[in-house]
Amino acid sequence: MEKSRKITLSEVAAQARVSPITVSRALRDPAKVSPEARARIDQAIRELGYVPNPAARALASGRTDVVGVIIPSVSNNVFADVTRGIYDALEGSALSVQMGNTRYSPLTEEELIRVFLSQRPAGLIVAGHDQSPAARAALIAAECPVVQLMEVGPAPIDMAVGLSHYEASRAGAAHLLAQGYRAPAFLGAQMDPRSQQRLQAFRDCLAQAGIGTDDPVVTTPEPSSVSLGCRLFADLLSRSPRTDAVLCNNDDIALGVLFEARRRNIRVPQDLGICGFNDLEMMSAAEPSVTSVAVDRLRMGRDAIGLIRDRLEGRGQPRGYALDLGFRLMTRDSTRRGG
Amino acid sequence: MEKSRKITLSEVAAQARVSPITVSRALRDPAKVSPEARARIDQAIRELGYVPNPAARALASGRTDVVGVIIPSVSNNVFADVTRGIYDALEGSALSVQMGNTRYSPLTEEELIRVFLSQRPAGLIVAGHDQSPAARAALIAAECPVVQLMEVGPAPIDMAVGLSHYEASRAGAAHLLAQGYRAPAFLGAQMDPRSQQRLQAFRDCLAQAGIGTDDPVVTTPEPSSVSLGCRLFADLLSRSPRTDAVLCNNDDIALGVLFEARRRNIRVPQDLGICGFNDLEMMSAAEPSVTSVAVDRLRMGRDAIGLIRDRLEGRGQPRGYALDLGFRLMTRDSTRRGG
DNA sequence: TTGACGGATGACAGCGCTGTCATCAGTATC
DNA sequence: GATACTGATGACAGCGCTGTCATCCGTCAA
Repeated sequence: MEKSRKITLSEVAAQARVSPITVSRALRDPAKVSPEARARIDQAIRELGYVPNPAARALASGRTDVVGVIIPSVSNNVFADVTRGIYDALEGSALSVQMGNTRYSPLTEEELIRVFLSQRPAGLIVAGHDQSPAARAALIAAECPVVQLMEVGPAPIDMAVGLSHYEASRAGAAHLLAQGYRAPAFLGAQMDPRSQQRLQAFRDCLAQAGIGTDDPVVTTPEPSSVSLGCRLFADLLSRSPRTDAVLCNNDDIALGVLFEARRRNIRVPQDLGICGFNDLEMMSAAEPSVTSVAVDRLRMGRDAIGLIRDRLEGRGQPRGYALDLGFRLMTRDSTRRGG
Repeated sequence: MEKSRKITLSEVAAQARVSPITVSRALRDPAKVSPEARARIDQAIRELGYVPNPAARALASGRTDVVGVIIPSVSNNVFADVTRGIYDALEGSALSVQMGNTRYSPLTEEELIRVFLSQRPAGLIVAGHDQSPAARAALIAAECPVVQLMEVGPAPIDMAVGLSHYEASRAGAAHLLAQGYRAPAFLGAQMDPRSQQRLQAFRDCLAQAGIGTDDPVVTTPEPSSVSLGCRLFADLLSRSPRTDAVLCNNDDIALGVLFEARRRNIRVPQDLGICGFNDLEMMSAAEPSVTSVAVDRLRMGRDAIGLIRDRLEGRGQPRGYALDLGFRLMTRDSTRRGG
């Protein structure tokens, strides 16, 4: 087995009869190199199979082409879609991504931000607005573009892409009331800050409608799942048997409720209205189809990268820019109770 | 805003009153440094907030602590779980992961393998056994551990973790026949090599059982989704109205079939048996619960990293090692037709 | 014709760390 | 008491690339 030796920039330069620095420029800013030299260099690169060494580049230039992405959990459905958006938008650029998992721990998040920043990333994407003070300070001092993802808040550290979870949830709750449901409950798993806002909106909406508040809310620290939705709904029924609708903190739970209702011969939407959150693809395919608050997760990831790329290319948004992607209430059969 | 200057190894060394090289050793191999020196170094690191520069380390040592993971799609449910397993297993190690997305293109895969290998990764994980000859050659020549993930095949390039998709699918098909279904069909989306094997097992199983082969198979190049499951099932019924069971290439499709059957008042399991593949969490929560071939995706990811770490620590498996994780047929209500 | 200017290219040093070899004290062996 | 060996530490060079400054040539206005 012929051990293929590492090809360096200098070897490409020798073959193309130019100096190494010219090859370097041809790679990073082709406009600065004459077309003839460029052609010879390109050919040499192809012939030798040259691949640049990112470590050397990072060391010499003091920056990397890595975008750090710090999210609570890679496996969560919602983040999976956001991640896909990020990868989509990175396609064809020289940037790559490095994922960090906070596992919902502020300390881990702080440490990750510190480590990522120490590598002088091209940009940083963090989930939410609820960083610890130390983390926040580090992000403010960061020299790279920073995007806070998932929600828009009053004071972005740098830029933000997301939506108002309060408003989105409120729309769901209002819809249930508008459909004539009079005893709606809230079901949620692991309550991150965005979930808290959604719960708050639910409570406010009920209070405003003057609906007696025995606070029909069931949550748990467990991570979300469809089975959990079944269990939470069972819990809810034993506590508040008169419940006639549920606002679910996410679609997994909503689907669990749908299945559990069927098991118990509770008719949806007549006896029970179900509204989910996120609008996963399966909600429209379900029988009955399930109302959900649609959030464009793919676009959220894409736009985050877009903002970073724009900034890197000099034509970016100013500090404090917040991009509100909004939401859409997808009204479906699970809350269609007729007049 | 005080611009926090970059702390280097030398500054830590100065503060700890040792030479830089000793600090370097203390970080990489603490046993080689006296306890006193180590203590001073640790304190200096903490006081200064030193974070090593991975680019400099990579450049100097000629290797990185990055495990390359090359999979067809990050967003696919199955890979999302595998990915989580990978991140889980990486926790607490110095390794990090770099994802590459082939988007099911062999050329992209080849290029990714080339680029990843040129960075001298700590290890490489690739999905499947169907690399192009050039990609295969590159992997054979690789100096790092290589794990082929998802399936076990006859001749691993280096190591492999997965299962026999043929056997797994065959178990599902056999189960349908054993339950007395006599006109089973196969439903699949985007057919990757593993899906092809599953389809082959289905066909072989039917042929062996002497079931007349009007080849009730519906597939499509579209990526999988629940709605797609609905559509494929509708297609199937118009082509082969006598179908009494479906073996689905994955659980999304199975769920779509379940919903579509309900819409059409087809009774499950009496008039239609449904068997999925992967055993996503929701299958057990569905009503009726859905039979599926369970694959331990989390463990697959974890074990892949485990193999790489073992190898890096010198106590690894030899070339050619294949770890068969097997599968479990989860028999549930969707195929429980009674006697 | 002269000087100024811009485009293309190159020389040099150094980014922060580690591999290799050298050094040196302290202990074990004969 | 000389030799070999071990463990802890250090000096030095260099990994492959880029930032900075310098150089060279041709073009253009005066």
